[in-house]
Amino acid sequence: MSDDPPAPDAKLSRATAQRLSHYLRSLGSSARHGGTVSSVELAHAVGVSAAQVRRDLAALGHLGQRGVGYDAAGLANAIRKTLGIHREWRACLVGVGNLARALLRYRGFQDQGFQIVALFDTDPAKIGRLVEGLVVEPLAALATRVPELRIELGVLTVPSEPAQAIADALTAAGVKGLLNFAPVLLRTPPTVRVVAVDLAIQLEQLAFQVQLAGPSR
Amino acid sequence: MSDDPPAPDAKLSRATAQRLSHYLRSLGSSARHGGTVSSVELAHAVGVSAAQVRRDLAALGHLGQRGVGYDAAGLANAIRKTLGIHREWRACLVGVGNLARALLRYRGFQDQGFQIVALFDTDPAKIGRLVEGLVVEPLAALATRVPELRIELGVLTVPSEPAQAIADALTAAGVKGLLNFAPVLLRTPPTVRVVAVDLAIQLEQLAFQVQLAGPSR
DNA sequence: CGTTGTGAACTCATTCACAGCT
DNA sequence: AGCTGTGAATGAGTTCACAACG
Repeated sequence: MSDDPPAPDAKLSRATAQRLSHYLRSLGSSARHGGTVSSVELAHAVGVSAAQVRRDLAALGHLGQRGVGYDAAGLANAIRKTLGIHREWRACLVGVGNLARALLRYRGFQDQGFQIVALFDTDPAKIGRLVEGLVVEPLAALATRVPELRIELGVLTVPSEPAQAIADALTAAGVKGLLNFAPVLLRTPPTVRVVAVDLAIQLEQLAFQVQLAGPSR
Repeated sequence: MSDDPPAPDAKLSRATAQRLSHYLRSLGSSARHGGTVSSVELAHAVGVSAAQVRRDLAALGHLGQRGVGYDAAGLANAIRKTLGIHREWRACLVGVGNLARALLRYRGFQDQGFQIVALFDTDPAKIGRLVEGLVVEPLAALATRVPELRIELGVLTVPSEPAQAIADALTAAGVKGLLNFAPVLLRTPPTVRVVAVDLAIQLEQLAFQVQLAGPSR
């Protein structure tokens, strides 16, 4: 059910896009002996089959050279372009707790072109404070600051209860996407995309898998 | 590729298991008017189709009553049991940074039966410190403490570089599952399951989706 | 040679639609 | 009447296997 009639020519499934991110990561880290990678190498690095890699990469156009492999730099660029991270994305963070602080310190964001340019919180004790070089602003400032700073993405590191209301405020202020850490399903208009990260659910999945694997083998 | 010959009778796919987690969450929060839920209600709460809900729940046995719906309490129990979270899971946390602190405060863990019973770090400045009621221990203590405290799960909130070595140490110490926040693919024996949460990748996926949705609609 | 790109087969997942129970 | 459970249909995603190419 939900929404997505997967956009005009969106040839990439959700899963494929995720794998592209992984390929990209792996290209960056083992940044290349001869400037070229094979599908087998990438497959091994990311933990999928080589056929899968070739199928995924073929979807981006013909970047491989038969008998040789893929040019690492060219491939990285192509992936970044299709994922839409060849440019900068400006984001704000709502809810300045430990998780927010962890995200601010996390270099993975900066590296991939994500700039966190504003912090918001309701707690009067936090407003005005400097956190990782940014001043914490009141939630009410959202409406004017989001357009002012040309913020496109919002990261919600808030409790469940206020999450929907904050999502609504961000939507009204004009953000186009939300990264939600609160364990609730956010309702947004289809123009505002949501990606959810539910930490408790990940732990539950781990328990599930351990339970399965444990008894048997 | 990878491993899983999906365990003897594992009728649940990864995706189904995830949805079960969501149903469970939704059962808890909107904790019930008449003690009964319909597939339509659950579907709406979680954001999937009603048929999907029925298919998922039918896999757990016949807990629904035709013409009536599912008994909320019974359903929650059944889900907890199949997910393996009807009991307590003891976990340790390696790498005591902001993310670790955020996880420790996160009530979602305690609530679902996950007990974090030990903290480890390499930083001498942190060792011995008290964080959220737990003493930070040196990494070397892992080998003895994990069996001693009957720890089954390890949560890795460490940088990429030491992640694999720490995973190895946890494996050697006897943990059965790892929740990995470092953006690297961990190699473990098939007896040690891994669930990975890569925050940068989630942001990338958001950018991708926004990029798709933006131009068109 | 080695390695990509891809039709075809196949497996897994979701939706449809309705019979069957309460 | 209402709502579940499920066979059958459809769709998505993945692997196979090999032709095409440097």
